[in-house]
Amino acid sequence: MKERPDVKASTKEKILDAAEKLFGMNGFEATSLRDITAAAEVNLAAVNYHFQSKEALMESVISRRIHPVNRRRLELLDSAGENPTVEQVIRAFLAPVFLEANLGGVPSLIGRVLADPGQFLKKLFPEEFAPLTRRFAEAFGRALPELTPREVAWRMHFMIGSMTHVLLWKRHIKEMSGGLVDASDREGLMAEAVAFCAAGFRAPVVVGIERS
Amino acid sequence: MKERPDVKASTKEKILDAAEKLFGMNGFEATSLRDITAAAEVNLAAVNYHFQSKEALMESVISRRIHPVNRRRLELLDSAGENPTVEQVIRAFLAPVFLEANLGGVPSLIGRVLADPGQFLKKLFPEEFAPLTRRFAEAFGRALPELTPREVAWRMHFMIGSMTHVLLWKRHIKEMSGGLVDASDREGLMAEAVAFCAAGFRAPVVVGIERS
DNA sequence: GTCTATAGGTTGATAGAC
DNA sequence: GTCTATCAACCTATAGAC
Repeated sequence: MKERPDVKASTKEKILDAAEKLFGMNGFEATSLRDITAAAEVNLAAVNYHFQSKEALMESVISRRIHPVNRRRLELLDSAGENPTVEQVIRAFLAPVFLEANLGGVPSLIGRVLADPGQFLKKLFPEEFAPLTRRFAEAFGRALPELTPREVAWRMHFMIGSMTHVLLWKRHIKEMSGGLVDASDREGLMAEAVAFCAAGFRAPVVVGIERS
Repeated sequence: MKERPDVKASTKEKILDAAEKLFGMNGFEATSLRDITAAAEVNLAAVNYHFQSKEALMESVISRRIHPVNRRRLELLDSAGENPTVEQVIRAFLAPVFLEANLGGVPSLIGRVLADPGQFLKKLFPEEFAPLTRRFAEAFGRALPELTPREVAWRMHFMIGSMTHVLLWKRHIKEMSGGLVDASDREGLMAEAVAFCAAGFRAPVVVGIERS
């Protein structure tokens, strides 16, 4: 059932895999090193041998996965040509997390990290997300010249929020909606998310305060 | 600086206020009862006298705030008449969290709770959110008859995600966007969120898998 | 109702044998 | 590199004096 690419994974990899799964499921604070080493079937002290601390382990877990995702996003953005449509930009951003298969337990972990503006993102944001955000903001601005940079920024936040929420609730959405919505239907989810966000980005410029 | 409505708050209220602030800032697991009692300037044992446990305290903190918010949402929805527009339904859902002033440290707490499908929501969802969701889904379906219930459910998820993300990142959005975006401009945020979500809800029905 | 004192358990991290 | 054994610090929760 579980994807286990190597028959014999190294201790370090076993720890990373177990930590990824448990951090994603229960969060950082609620997961003890003993939980991790038990799941990885390695010794407790191995964590402090291969990594320095629990925090350093968390950083390793994240950066192992975040970087390929963001690189893939830029790849897809580049492959859409010089003047991509809004849909193409959104697809480039969402596809690596919604469609790509080899992500393991990362989706819920990414969602959890993005949902928790704690210490980790303070470190991770400048080096990993800031350049990505700039690049995509530029692409959105080019596709929708009538939007101000401020509005592009707002709408990117809304798009990221939509994505994050789905990642976090993936396993619960189906029962919550009474079977109506199934997040494991990746293509369906992707199509719905792109439709919603593209229409949102194309919404008329907000000029003042609306009143109901 | 801080809003302190009562000159002399009861010990129980002081605990609730401090817990609300700290749980919202740092999360449940990362906040100890000692942190809370220190901030509230009460004795450690008072927590276990007024509440039974840390978890029961968390539940009290949440239910004290969630219920008025959801009741206000339904009030606003009712006051929009029998056939509200999409914008009016969205406003009814978002205004209590984005616009209303007397929420204290709750926004980040609500965001955190919604972002963490943990034990609390398993208990809170059936009695507090399920009826609300049904009511709003019905209103959206009435305003947009061409959407299937499945699509209404998806788009509500995207809307809730947009809202949650803003709540969680409220304090960080400004510096992250280089001063471009200011979440403390409530009316501006509200207008942008309503515009984005309304357009998203009005997006054409997704019939199949789009291809770039 | 509020305090002190402490029980009873878990945590992250490390020392040192192999 | 991997193990056992353990430390010091922290936690929640409670008992019992006032």
